[in-house]
Amino acid sequence: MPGRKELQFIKGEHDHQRCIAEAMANAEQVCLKQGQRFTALRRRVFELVWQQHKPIGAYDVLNLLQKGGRAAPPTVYRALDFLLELGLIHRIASLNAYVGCIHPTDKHEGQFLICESCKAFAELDSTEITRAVNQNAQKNGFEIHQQTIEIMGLCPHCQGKKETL
Amino acid sequence: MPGRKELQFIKGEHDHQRCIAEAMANAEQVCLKQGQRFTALRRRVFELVWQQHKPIGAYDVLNLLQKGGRAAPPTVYRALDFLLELGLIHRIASLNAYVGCIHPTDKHEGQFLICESCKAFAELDSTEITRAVNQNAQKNGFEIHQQTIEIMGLCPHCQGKKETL
DNA sequence: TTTTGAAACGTTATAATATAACATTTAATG
DNA sequence: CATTAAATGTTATATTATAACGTTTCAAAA
Repeated sequence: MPGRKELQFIKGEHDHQRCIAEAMANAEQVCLKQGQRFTALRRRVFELVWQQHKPIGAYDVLNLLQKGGRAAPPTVYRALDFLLELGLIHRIASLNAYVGCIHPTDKHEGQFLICESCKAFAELDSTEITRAVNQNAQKNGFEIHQQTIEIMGLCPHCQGKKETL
Repeated sequence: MPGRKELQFIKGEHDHQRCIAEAMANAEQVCLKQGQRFTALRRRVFELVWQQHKPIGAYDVLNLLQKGGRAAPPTVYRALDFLLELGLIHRIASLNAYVGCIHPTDKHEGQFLICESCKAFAELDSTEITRAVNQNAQKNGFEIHQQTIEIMGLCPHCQGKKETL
């Protein structure tokens, strides 16, 4: 997503169709590079996850998917697992939900700011946070394999709203 | 837990009974201070969560609880919610599990290193991590309410084991 | 081009985690 | 002791996720 790596909370104004199209094209490249098949189903699930720029639950994806025909949970979970594996989406453990990855060039794990009110999220890739975490792990002789960093609160927009109420 | 605030991965050798007893006494004080009742059930659940020094699932707590008589899920979840509310235990979102809090003096949210092999965990309270997170939130105009920081990997002990295999 | 084998997907059932709703008991307070 | 709010019991069910096995698809080898 060129021009979006810096940030952050997606504004309402952005060109959503183009945004998804770019993500899709990018995903295509990633799959190609990894020798993985970007099937119609995976494509569709990826699209549904990106659709809202919000964390979406597996069963919500399933419901959307079912509008185009029959589908059962394993279908969705398999597609989600595939996309997770390739780093094309992330799982938000504290919400049991999934989000599209904003910089899926190399496999990585996100750091997230998530708005409790509007559910908008920002995917960080903060060297400061990473360094601080690594430092502490090292101090404890701990070998990091995987990290879950999910910060909940209010995005700038919803802070404003709150004051209005 | 005096002498334990610094760290970290609990060694096998430590005096477990005393450790639990201290946690219990501490919890008692916290409840007293908050004007909350530390009932037999809450006490028992707290004890069960502390028992292993490992993240334990709600249904595992339930099973243990049932050895002393009937119990149903809401019983356990209510006790867990109470203990969470008072900051006496933490929930590990990425494991759907619960751990005893090591410094429950003031309400706070933990930062965890969790061993994928032996499930031992260390609860950090790193100013560096906190600062880095706050910094990034501020940069994005984000107001933090709650944070989930769970680092999975291998503890020192299990790294050793791995090399032996 | 056909064969074939692995990957992807479909389908059914069920496991694991969590909560809603309402009845009953307990225990602090007046 | 009576009252009442908090805690707990109980039943049912919602939500999230996976196991197991059968069928289809599709690319590469023959």
